[in-house]
Amino acid sequence: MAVASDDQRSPTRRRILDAALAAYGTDGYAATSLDSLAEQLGIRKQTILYWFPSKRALFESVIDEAALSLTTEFDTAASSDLVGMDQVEEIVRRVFRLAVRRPELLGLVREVSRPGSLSAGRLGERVAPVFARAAEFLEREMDAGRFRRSDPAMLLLSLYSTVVGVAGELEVQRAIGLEPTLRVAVERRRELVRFLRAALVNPR
Amino acid sequence: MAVASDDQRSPTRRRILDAALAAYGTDGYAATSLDSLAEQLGIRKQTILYWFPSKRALFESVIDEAALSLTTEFDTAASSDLVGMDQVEEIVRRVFRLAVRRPELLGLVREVSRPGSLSAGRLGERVAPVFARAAEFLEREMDAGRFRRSDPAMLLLSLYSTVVGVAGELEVQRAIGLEPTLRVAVERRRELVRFLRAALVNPR
DNA sequence: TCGAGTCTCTACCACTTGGTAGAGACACTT
DNA sequence: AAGTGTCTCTACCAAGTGGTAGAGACTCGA
Repeated sequence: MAVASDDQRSPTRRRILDAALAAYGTDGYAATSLDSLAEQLGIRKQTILYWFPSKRALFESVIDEAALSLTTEFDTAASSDLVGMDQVEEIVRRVFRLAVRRPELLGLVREVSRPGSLSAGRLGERVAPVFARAAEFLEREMDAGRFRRSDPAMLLLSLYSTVVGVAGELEVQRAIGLEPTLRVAVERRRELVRFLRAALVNPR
Repeated sequence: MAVASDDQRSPTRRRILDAALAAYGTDGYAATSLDSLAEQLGIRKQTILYWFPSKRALFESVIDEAALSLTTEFDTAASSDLVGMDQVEEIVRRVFRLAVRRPELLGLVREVSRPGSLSAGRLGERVAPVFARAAEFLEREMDAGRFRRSDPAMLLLSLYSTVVGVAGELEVQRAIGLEPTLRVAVERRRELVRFLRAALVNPR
């Protein structure tokens, strides 16, 4: 078996992972050098290479870490007994909270889900079960007559794109003329939920 | 005055711009070196630096070029006299065509609209007028009672995210379990339009 | 034929990159 | 006191980075 709790292996290791997640999530993998990472942490690059055999290996560890964060975040949301738009709202709330509190995490998702990315698919593989459960949820809601019937996978893709985009596309928001203030963010979330309700809910 | 038609300055210059757009759009700015770009074109790096004073300047020229492509693409779509969902469908069709025929272009948009990107905002500034006209369109439709009333800017953000995401998020599609075939792409577009209709159109 | 641009080349540079080799410091057992 | 891992360090390297200097080849009008 592997190491029981990855976290407790070393505080230095943890700090490296956190800093790398932040850097890869905001500047991207290629633009982040091991030297800059080390300097920012007040350690030597060779210390990083002691804990991770290569830059690439560090990247993959970061991805695995992020995948764990994301899956636990949304698994606990899904394990609540909410149904219909209440469940959707709960998810939206969590994505927005993530966008505010851990923007690097959504940044990493963006970096990794770019076609042609190194380690493309690694995050996807790990997150796929969450998507599968989400699709099942949509299908259940359709069977119950609460949601309009359509292809669950494609509907999920639309929902994912809309929610993640509205939560995270800061530059686009600026180009459209929306200020990036907290107040506007709340408005944005409310508007988004209304949008989703119209798109999803079966008219009586 | 500046040069009348940028295109005709030199075939070499054009080739460099095209190759750079493709490379920056798929691999990203940082991951693309002038040397690799030159090798791929069968020329020397110094030839690139003759036409563009620096790598950064080349990037900005590429952005301006892309902005021109995008604005003309959507301005001609908007200048048609279509209204309501017909207009929306026309736009969706164009985005999907772009995703198939010039994926690097959407890739560049993605690269540039990432928070913390170099030259962040440059593309945004150039595309902002298109967004403004789109928001006006939405407002007109609301006034005419065809579209559900809501904040046009926020609605536009939702629409942008949904359309661009569904058209371009290949890795996410894979994680969800959608094959990236042409047939499925057509299905995806049809499903997307249904989704948007439900979200937008005012119930009678 | 003679410049004068235009265009691409060779040669080179200082700097940064990811990665290797190996020593020293430290805690903990024996 | 001696050894044994664990952890971080200094020193170094080959390859690649963006960029400069300047020469040579080409076309074209005078």
